[in-house]
Amino acid sequence: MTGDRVFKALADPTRRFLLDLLFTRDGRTLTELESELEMSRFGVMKHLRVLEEANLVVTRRSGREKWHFLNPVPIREIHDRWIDKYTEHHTTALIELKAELEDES
Amino acid sequence: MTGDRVFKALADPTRRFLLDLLFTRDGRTLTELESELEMSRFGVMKHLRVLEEANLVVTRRSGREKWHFLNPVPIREIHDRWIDKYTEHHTTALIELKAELEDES
DNA sequence: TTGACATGTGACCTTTTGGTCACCTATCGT
DNA sequence: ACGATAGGTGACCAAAAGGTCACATGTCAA
Repeated sequence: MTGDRVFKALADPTRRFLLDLLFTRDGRTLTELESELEMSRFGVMKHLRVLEEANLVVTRRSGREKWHFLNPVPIREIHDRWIDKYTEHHTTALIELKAELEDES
Repeated sequence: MTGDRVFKALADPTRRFLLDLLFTRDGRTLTELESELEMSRFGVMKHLRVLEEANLVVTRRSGREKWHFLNPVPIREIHDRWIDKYTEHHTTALIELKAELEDES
């Protein structure tokens, strides 16, 4: 269920950028997403397909257009796999500490 | 800083299994981790190196042994990249949307 | 109904990645 | 000091992934 595919999908920077685009504004067509990238339409389509098979993106067809939406559920499942709820607070504290240190430098 | 490497590191099932091992019991040497896998020592070492460069695993040397520890911070950062804490409840709405779309087709 | 538009498929090539091996260095116990 | 143990490097090969193209289907709008 939560298999390989999610992690493979996240492994590519172009696909992560596509997720970023949908995160800032959700619900976009292929051609619109393509216009934000240097890549050919076919490359973008291939990436979107990988994201969809990983269930990181869900789609809806409307006429000749296909709309893409970000689905954050698999991301949440990754989090839950290696972050114990008892130590979660500690992890958050570590991130905040890191942010502080980076601000100082 | 939190670049490519974390996602590339997570893309391989063997490396995820190594993280799982460290999640159940943290702090292990290469030889101990190797004994849990079918792979040769060199393969495991290569994977551990990738995890270490991704900062998902931190290490400490003690004599001729090298101890490996799980670092959950990068995982937490992945979560925070695409899951907005203020709109986290929208996740449920998306799941419902997906169900609707599947009913339509 | 005709042409422009939005998306889809399969073949193809190049680059990256996973895995093993021969060989090497350093440390422990006796 | 010595063998045994723990870890490390570079080369090498097979498999997988990224990207583009020729070609194809379905949909809108005048």
